[in-house]
Amino acid sequence: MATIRDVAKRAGVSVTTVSRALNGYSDVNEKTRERIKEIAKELKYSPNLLARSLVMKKTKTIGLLVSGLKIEGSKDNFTYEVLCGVNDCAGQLGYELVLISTDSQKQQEKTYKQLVQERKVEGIILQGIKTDDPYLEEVLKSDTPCILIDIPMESDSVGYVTTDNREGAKSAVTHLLDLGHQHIGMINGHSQAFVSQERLDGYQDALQEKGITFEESYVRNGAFLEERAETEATKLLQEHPELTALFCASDLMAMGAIRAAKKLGRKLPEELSVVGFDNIILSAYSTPSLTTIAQDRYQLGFEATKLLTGMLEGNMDSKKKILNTAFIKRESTCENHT
Amino acid sequence: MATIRDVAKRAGVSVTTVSRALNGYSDVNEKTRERIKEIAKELKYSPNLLARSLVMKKTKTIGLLVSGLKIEGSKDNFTYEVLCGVNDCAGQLGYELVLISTDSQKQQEKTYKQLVQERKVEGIILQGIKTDDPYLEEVLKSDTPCILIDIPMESDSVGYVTTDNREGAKSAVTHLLDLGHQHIGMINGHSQAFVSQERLDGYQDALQEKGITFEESYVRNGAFLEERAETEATKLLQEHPELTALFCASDLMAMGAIRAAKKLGRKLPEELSVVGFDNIILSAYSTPSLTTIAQDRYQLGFEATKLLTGMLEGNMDSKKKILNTAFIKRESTCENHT
DNA sequence: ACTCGTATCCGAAACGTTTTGGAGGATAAT
DNA sequence: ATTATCCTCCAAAACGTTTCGGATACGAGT
Repeated sequence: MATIRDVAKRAGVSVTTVSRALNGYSDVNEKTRERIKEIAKELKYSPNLLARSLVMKKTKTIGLLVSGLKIEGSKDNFTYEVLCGVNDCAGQLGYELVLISTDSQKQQEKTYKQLVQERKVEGIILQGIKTDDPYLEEVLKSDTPCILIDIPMESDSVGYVTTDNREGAKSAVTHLLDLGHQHIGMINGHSQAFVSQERLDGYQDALQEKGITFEESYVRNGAFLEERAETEATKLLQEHPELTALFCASDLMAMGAIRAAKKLGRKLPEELSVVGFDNIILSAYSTPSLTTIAQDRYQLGFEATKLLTGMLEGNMDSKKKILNTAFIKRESTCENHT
Repeated sequence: MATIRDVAKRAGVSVTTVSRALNGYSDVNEKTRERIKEIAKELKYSPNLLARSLVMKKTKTIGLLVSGLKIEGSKDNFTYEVLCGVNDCAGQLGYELVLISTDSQKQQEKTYKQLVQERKVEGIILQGIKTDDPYLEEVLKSDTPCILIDIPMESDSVGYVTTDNREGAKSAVTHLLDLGHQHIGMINGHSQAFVSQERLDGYQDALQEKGITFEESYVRNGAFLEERAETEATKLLQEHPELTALFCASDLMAMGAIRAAKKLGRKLPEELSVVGFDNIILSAYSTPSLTTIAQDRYQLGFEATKLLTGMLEGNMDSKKKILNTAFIKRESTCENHT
């Protein structure tokens, strides 16, 4: 591995000149710059990024910290698609990406601050972290730039990117109302996610707009889990036979709800309309296919990275970004026939 | 950020002593070691890994190089699950993980060697690379340790981990034969993947064992793509009405094949049995659910990392690992009724 | 008294860069 | 002739570690 010294020696100049030549400084003769470039290529020289980072105190590296990078994530692919977006954007902008995953286990051992400092990331993107996570307040105090995904919190050094969950949920429920459904249940996610509250708000917005009173007992906590949603939906449908439609805060929970309905002998969608949220792959393949609110997870990651690098490079036009949802009509919803 | 010098000054010793104390060398008095540790904690000292790596020439970092980290990967989740396995194993062993993604675009600009050297990874895992990829021969020549996923090639510094595709395919086809199917078509993957050849071999093994002659025209190239598989399956089924079963080299292609069959008016599984390969999430949710050969992608990543770190630390008991498949019976196959 | 071993510590070099603050010479301006 | 201004270049310091080769002191063995 050729070092800068080798190039300098071969070119008969100092290391300073090589450094400045290769980095495009103007105080080096074009003639010698060309010669140095030539020799560098010849020697297959490529600068040692460790040494560079050490002296420059810049690593050109961002971290993606994900809480719970588990195999179960395969079902909704949230993390994977965010990762793709982050990776693409980081690649385009010349940043390296290191993946950091934590769980409550590891959080005992290392504080957020230590993690960030050790890994030598300039900035970090947080994905999958819950609102009661101890890291969260550390993040807000810390002064290393950070972008939160789906957690609308800000400070001097932290911003966020999220989807317009409220509007999305509202359009889902409005769709059901437009189909003539009067009694609409909701399977929500757990309360350790901001999006749960937002989607509940959207649900209520839609009801209110049509002058329908909100029924507390119509909404249950499915914890974003398929099985949990199934049992909750079963109970909900049994306790409230008047329900003709369900809005689920995630497609995965919608899957669970649909299974519950099927087991209860309901015909879908004629006897129960279901709309989900997320537009995961599964929702297009299941039977019936799922009407849902699409959110662009790839874009979420991409924008997060754009925001983060923006902060790192000082162009802080904005520290937050809210993406729109898209309504997707499929087979799981139809007019109310009761 | 406290440096080792700060600790040394505070403790009234040299940096050497601090370094050796913290790193557990024996030539430092236990009393002073304790004192130093105390002070280090007090100052929240944590060593600068850049500096350490620079002098030690060890980064404790491995790279996961994936070719085509694209959103389409959501459908089979192969990369995501491998990633989970790699991440978990790397985390357990104290290695950092950097994600590197390439495409033919980027490969023009940087050679494999440059990539590895610049990113300062000690070893690398390759996922999703095709057999005609120019990087492949570079890998084999290079002397940085590397583990290939699903490419059975070896050299001094490279090993691989894969699944027993041949045996898996054989058991899939044997299952169909046992159900009384005599004419079994195959939708294979493209030839730029080793697994395609292996799965074809397994298909032939099964036929041979039952004394059925192999019919060249029964196997088509679906290129691991759902749509492509659909068109190929359509043609295949039309040209060979005698076929009562299909073996597909991936679940995704099986989805395409099933759609093709449905469009041709075939009842599934009564009029066509289909078995896939992979056991992706979708296969359990589709209608009919898919009989398939499961391969453990998480384990693939985990074992790859174990092998790689083994090589890095000199315990080279083995440089390759072959995982077993598991047969999973679902709804898409049944007895031949013709 | 001399040597030897052992326990404990330290100075300085090394890793490969970037950057600071000039030096030297040539040319232009006064 | 002197000064100022460019244009090129460079030596040395700095980044924060680890490690090599001693150095010092003390007690034991002879």
